[in-house]
Amino acid sequence: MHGKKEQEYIKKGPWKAEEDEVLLNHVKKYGPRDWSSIRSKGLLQRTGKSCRLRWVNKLQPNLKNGCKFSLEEERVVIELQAEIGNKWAKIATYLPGRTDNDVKNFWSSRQKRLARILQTTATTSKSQRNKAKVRDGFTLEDPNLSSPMEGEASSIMSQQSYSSFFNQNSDLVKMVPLPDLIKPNLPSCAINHVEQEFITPFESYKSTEQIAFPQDPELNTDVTFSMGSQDLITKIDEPNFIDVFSPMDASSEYGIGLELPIGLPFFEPSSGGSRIGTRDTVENSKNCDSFFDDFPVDIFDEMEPPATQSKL
DNA sequence: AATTGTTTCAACCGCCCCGGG
DNA sequence: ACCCGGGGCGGTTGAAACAAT
Repeated sequence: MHGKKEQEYIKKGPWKAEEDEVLLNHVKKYGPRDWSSIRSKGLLQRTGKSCRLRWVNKLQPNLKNGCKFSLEEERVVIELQAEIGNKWAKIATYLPGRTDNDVKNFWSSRQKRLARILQTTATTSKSQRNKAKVRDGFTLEDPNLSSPMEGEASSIMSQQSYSSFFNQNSDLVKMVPLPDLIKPNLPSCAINHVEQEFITPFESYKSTEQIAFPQDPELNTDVTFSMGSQDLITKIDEPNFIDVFSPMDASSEYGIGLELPIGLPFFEPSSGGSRIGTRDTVENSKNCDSFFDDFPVDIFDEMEPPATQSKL
């Protein structure tokens, strides 16, 4: 490749270590800006956009690369997503070391996982709908419920039910006060987690404290997190999740482990503007059963099947 | 061990906004 | 007022890694 063609050539795909080095040198000299000059100077055959993306997502210091989202990070994402939608860059500002891409990827993989499990469970419940009362996507009489996988699926499905509602029926959800989903008698192991410090754009705080984010003009609301509670959806991912919330767990009302994850957002219709929070600040909560009783069971039939990748 | 299915995540694409000319 | 390029952002893709059979 020579002359003009060489100038026009734009390299794509994975970055090589040498390219990273060039990019880092540029940032050292000029700071994280003037991305397009990297190409115009002939330093790299990458677009300015590509250079910026590489820096932001992989090369800038203090990134938590290759590190799974902590429970608290997951909670922040879930609650903020419910509040402000898919504003990944905005949400990422609340998560030190995470980029918008990280948040986006976390969310989409979580959505896919939940959708898949929901579909599986919903299919099962549909076939048995007439046999027994459908509760939370499965039949109470279903002998399979005692199996770990069914218990897991059921728990996750509950989370998905709410997520889907937010995504697909956001207008409806805003009008309907959601029940508080938090079981008051969670096993201590689910509550006492490793204390982790976060640095928000505004302040640092301890995860076990009640966090009051300052008024955000864009959100037009106080964003309050109760970090003392736990987002159990993340527990589901843990190998010992079923052990923690086993069918024999006395705290389990239906013998399937925890019915619903906690930390899901709720909206108080009379609070003057939306506000997210947890059981800590809510009275008169409904349990998950009454919530699902409020909706036709067919609601899950409308769920889109999970995006399956067919690549062969 | 081989195959198939699933998940993760880096990177691209297109759209939009903004500022300079 | 308009155009253009740079940069920011959300959505999407697809290769690689991982898990299940």
